[in-house]
Amino acid sequence: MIEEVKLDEKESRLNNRKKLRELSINPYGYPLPYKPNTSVDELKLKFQDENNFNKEDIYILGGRLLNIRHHGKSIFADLLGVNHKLQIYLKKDELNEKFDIFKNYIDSGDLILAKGYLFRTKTNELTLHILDFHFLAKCILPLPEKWHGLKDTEIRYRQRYLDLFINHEVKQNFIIRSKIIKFLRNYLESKGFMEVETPMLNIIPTGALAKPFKTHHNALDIDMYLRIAPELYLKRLIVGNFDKVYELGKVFRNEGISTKHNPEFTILELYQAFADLNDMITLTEDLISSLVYHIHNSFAIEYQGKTLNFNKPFKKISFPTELAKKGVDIEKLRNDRDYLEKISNELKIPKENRVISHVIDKAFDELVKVDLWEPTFVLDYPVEISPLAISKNDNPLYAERFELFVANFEVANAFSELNDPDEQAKRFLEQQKLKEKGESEAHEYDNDYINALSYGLPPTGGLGFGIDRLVMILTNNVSIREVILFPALLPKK
RNA sequence: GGGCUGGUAGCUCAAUAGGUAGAGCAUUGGACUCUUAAUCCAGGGGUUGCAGGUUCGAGUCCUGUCCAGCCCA
Repeated sequence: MIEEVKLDEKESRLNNRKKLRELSINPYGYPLPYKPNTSVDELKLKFQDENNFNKEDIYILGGRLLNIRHHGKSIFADLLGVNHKLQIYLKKDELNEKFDIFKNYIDSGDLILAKGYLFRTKTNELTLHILDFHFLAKCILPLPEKWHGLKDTEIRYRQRYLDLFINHEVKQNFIIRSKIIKFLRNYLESKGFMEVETPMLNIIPTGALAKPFKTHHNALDIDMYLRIAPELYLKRLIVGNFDKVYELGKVFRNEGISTKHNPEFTILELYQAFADLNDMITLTEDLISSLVYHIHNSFAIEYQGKTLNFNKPFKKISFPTELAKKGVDIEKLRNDRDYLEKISNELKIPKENRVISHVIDKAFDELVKVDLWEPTFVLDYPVEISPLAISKNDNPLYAERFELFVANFEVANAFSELNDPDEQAKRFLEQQKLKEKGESEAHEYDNDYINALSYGLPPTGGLGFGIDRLVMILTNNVSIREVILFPALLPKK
């Protein structure tokens, strides 16, 4: 009497792989007996309304098998493409031994090359009638549940590859992300901007108010920093006589991880010589609204159950005016220490952070930002938090700067770039003073940048976008982790 | 950094008041040549995140710890 061997799922899959090898079939594909001449998605699109098929038209396509349905002497299964799946159909009386190989040794998740002709089943499902197939790769690990999918967020992020092919809708976020990035590049190229790459490894981290990641160059034996922004390098290029440049890439900020912050994220920065803040407003409105239309075929979209309208022009408000409406007087914060303490108490700002720049920033976030739903330009930023922007002609305490807010997110930041080297040097020194007073996110002094400005930077408009947040808004996601393929997580022990 | 919630079979989830840890899907064996969450029959599968503690007895209570999610700083 033969004792029945009970195999668990992984053992069974490994056993099937072993059996294939015993039959001299390579479970991993090489060499390919024939190449694909189409794809699941191509066939699905091409034949979505077609009902007449020619058996002479032979299609060869690769894909992952899911949901295999055995019916004795016939088998149905789904072949997974990028956006679609295609049903395949096998009959024993046509495939003979190959049918048995499929029946006995194929597991869900396996990758195969399928060859056959198209027909429609009586339930009208477009189906590939299989004449031959070839193994491409064996899936030796069990798959998540076919109906409920993979819900565990930890596994979804750590093993994104599983998330992508099990939870079909997840892929859409990343397809849209790619479309957005492609659109931005096309848009800027069409306006005469040139894409450049500047260093990610910096001697001094500059261009933003943020904490950097520190690293070390061994051969030079110096500390270096991952960039927190490409800004100062891009403006050096304008000094170098380029007139329209942009960079699209990662920046790194050593801050908390949350649904809205990933330590590395994607930024778009552009600089246009002989332009100013108003040109950046016009560009931003046009760029964002055409992007929204490109993705959604409408200027109005839904985000978290509420409407966002991207019709030009966007709403414009003034930073000090809005804060004044909420009872915070920036002038008084600058000149009256008791008042600053009072506001700090109201905002629960810790003692060590009670610096003018921090209090202004915090007050805006707490009191104004929370109400900014529709696309809104906030103008007239205080100089204390705008060390790289030119001052307004009529009031040097405020900068020619805007931030664009959408759905309570800051999505863009722009200024008329400060191009007076003496004034820039003074601003850097003021930032050092703030740092001494306890502002941990003050701008570093960059001597070489002052040197560059000393050769003459023409009046320049600069603009930066947070790409991840833009993608979140356009894909209706509240967590940045849903739009970053491999978000930062702590290592699993 | 703080608070709250969670972690149980490959996956999705149960488990009354502290009393033998269950189901569906997946998987294994069998039947089935138009199914699509296929169906029908029969099985196997667990160190309940980890380390301690209380108890005759812990998935459940306590302490610590790790990871995740949400909120706050």
